[in-house]
Amino acid sequence: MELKKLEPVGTESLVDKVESRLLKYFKDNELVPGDAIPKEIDLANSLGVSRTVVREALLRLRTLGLVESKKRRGMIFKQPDIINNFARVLDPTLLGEDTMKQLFELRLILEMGMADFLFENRQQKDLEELERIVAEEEATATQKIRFSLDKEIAFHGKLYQMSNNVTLQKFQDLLLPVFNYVYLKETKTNPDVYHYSEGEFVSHGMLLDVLKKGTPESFRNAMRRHLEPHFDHAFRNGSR
Amino acid sequence: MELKKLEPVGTESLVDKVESRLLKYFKDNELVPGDAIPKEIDLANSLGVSRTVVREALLRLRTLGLVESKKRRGMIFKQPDIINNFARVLDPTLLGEDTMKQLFELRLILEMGMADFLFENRQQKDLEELERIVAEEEATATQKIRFSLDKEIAFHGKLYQMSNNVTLQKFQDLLLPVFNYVYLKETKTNPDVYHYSEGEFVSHGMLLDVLKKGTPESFRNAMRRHLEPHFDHAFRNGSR
DNA sequence: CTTAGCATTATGTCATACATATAATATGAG
DNA sequence: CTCATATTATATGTATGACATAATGCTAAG
Repeated sequence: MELKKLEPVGTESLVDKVESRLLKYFKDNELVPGDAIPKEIDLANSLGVSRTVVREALLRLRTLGLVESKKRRGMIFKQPDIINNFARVLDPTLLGEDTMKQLFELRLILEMGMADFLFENRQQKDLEELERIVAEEEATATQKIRFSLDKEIAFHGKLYQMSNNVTLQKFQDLLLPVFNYVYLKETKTNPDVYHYSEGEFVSHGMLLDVLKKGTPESFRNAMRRHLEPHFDHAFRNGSR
Repeated sequence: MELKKLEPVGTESLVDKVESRLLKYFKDNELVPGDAIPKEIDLANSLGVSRTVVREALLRLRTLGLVESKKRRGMIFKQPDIINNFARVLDPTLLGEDTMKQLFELRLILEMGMADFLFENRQQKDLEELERIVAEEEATATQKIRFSLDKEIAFHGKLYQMSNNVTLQKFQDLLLPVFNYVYLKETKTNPDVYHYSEGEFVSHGMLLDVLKKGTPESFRNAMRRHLEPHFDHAFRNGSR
């Protein structure tokens, strides 16, 4: 006799099931942001579980940013804000060293890769703002050898903004603490000023110049040199 | 008489507060993955709230991947898996068009930006595997003008893998559905074969060749041409 | 020493009651 | 009649207590 294959026993909890059902409900009904969701009691009744379970499932979805709850008004469907989920866990004191390192590498990748979008979207006022940032930086640069971290952030942050990609931009905002952390660690373990290969140093001012008059290709090359110390650091510590 | 500034009323819910307290607890005690967390009842007692509230707070942290719960064993601290949080919400049917578009742009940025890491980490066996993928692709390419989607995924996926950045790699895995979705939409709204500028078409085989013998710089240029249709599409539809 | 069974325990689920905030409606002043 | 204010209804937020369930560790039988 033919035995049926033993189906894996459903090990998922009630809350798990309810969560999937809710997600399916959202998709099937093609909810748009702002649409109301049945109230907890009704859901509990139709699903045949306690309100507790429904609540926990909804709470998960809320944590993921898929629903929003207001007293008396009930719950409404929301477009999940991908990025927001990271915010709470993206804490250098919570993340492992390796994850931090990889996120830092990700930043290098992003800045190298966004050249084309910068050239596509650059506006006169953006370039002017970069100009201001560079000017301020150079005015205060005499006392310190290493550029100050906040000017560094201002310049690169502006670049992300110019990419015109809100998701990317939020992502970068979120990653800032990681950068700071790795950056500080980097300067601490390696306190001596980095020595660029002769004649290869690229400042923010020079980057801006390329952004004005150059091409995506030349900008990438300039950016690569600008980021050289960080790349070297990433490579030196081995890529796992 | 000097009036004290009106302190902003704490609008956060009990669960919010408990969540922050727990996070603070984790950081202060420098928990490492695997460390046990006090049980719900104890937490409820020490914090002076009901078990319900503690549970909801813990549930949020669990949703974020910061803690894991096992029956009888209690809760343990976990290294948050950044990426995993995305998985549930990163569904083309749930995300808005604009977010999708931005994620697709993000892919272009990533592939343009990771050249240096590819050259730093490339291994003979990786190159051989790429070789195999390209060979298979060319063997089946005669019947179709457009390359098949799965070979496309295989090749580019392998590149991500070669970056040796697990976070990046998981990220790409997660974004795959988005790519598929946008890709299909792209070919549907614009069914005619894309016309590369004369003599500029770069195939996977050519990319591989550059990866073997070229430099990060030349690879970026080759990749830029390879991705040209996608870039054009991104630019054509305006960057918001 | 191994194994089967049992007791223990922390999370998972349920039921119920009450608190709280707010949308909707009713009320009153002008 | 219009606008501001008070009332009420309602859905979420919190509390409490009970029981279910599964995994752990102990115990006793083999």
